[in-house]
Amino acid sequence: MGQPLSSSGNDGPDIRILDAAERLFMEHGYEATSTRMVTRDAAVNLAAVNYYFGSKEGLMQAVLRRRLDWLNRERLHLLDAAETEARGAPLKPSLIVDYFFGTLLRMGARPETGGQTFQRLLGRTHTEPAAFISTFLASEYADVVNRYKSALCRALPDVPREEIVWRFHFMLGATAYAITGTDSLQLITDWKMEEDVQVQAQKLLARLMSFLLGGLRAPLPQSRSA
Amino acid sequence: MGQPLSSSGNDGPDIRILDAAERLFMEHGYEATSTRMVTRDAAVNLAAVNYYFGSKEGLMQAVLRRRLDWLNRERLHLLDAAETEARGAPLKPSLIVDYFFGTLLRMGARPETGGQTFQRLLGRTHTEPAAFISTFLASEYADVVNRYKSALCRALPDVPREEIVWRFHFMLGATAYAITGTDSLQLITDWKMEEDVQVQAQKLLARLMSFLLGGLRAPLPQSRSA
DNA sequence: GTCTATATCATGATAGAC
DNA sequence: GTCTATCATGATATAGAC
Repeated sequence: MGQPLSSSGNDGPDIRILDAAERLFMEHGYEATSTRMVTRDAAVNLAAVNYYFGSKEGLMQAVLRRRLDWLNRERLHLLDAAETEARGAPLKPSLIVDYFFGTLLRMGARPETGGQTFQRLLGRTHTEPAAFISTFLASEYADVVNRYKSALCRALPDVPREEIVWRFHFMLGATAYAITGTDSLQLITDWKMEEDVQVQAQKLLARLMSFLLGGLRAPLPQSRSA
Repeated sequence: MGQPLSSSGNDGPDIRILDAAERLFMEHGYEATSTRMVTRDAAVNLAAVNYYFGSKEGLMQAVLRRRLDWLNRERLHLLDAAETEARGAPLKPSLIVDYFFGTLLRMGARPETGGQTFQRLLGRTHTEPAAFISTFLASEYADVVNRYKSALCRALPDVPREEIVWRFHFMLGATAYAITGTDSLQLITDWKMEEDVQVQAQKLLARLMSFLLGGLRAPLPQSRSA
């Protein structure tokens, strides 16, 4: 059952609910968003969320799944193709990082994949405390994360696997902050308003890639015990 | 009105409320934590939160302020002392990064400053959607962030200020993920249980510092337009 | 200062008409 | 499939006794 990706004008009630929920969960978080807000914004009846998605939790999972299935399939395709072409030779770290994190950032410039709304939602969702969200994300990411960890280990044979795992974690955090737009510390004050979204996204991608690769390839910390 | 930092055994009701709220906000987030849960865990009456802190929002602000005031004062003291000793010469980037992010990580090993509980709460709080939290954080961080941005600009004169600001943002994200312990993707599966908290914190600090400095000093992205 | 009791409201979910 | 009406619950906050 392929989930539709577009939301082009006049869609069915379920799609309108997904679109409204995506936006509201992004803006207010899962807990602070009520099903009443969702049904009101989607212009459907109050009972529609439970009819189509069973519960508020089911709605949240459907919102995430619609985009994550596509994103992680894309990530796997890119890695598969590159590894096939390399015939067993390790890939360049910059390529691996671009496939995983660049694919996510490029989603933001494409409205048919959720655009910035889903980007920001995802950045926030990784730190949502609700247990069912962690469980759901873990299952959605299990395959792709294992594949990418292995690819990075082959690409950087001098870096211990434990270090790779941590640096992957750090890269994820930096990326989450980069796309969430949650700048509660008002660090980013000099937005250029004249630039369009495409240009901003491209510059952000270049900036983030430099940072991530710098961190990934940094000298190993001198360990006092191990 | 100096806020007490310790919670050593038999404290007043307000301190017990702060301790319980810190733990519950960390575990469930702001929205999913009710004042009933707080008062029950603190073993005080249901009306006590409103009596001592005015509202649930007031409680959240008090929880954050108790630790952030101390943390940011410490950060400013360290930077002041180093800049005074340097007599106008730029500081080493590693020193600046350690003062800002290392001070936070070292809090985790000290129970009297909230220990890991506050660390994780703070990592999550940066992405809380509630507007009053963003506003509060912005005011708490305004001074210290400006001072550290300027110090980094002097330390890295070849890096444009705009780039410094973004990389500061990325470092914050990586650090937030490092301390939140929210590993919804189950990347970090190989926790060494035999090691104590002190050793783990020290290793994490060394790992994070390598990553942050690598990202901070990475080659600049080639910009196509600017 | 501290507590009990309660006011007021919004929530998630469902039953059952059409 | 879609809607109205409503239930049961739990939320924040406060009034007023002690």
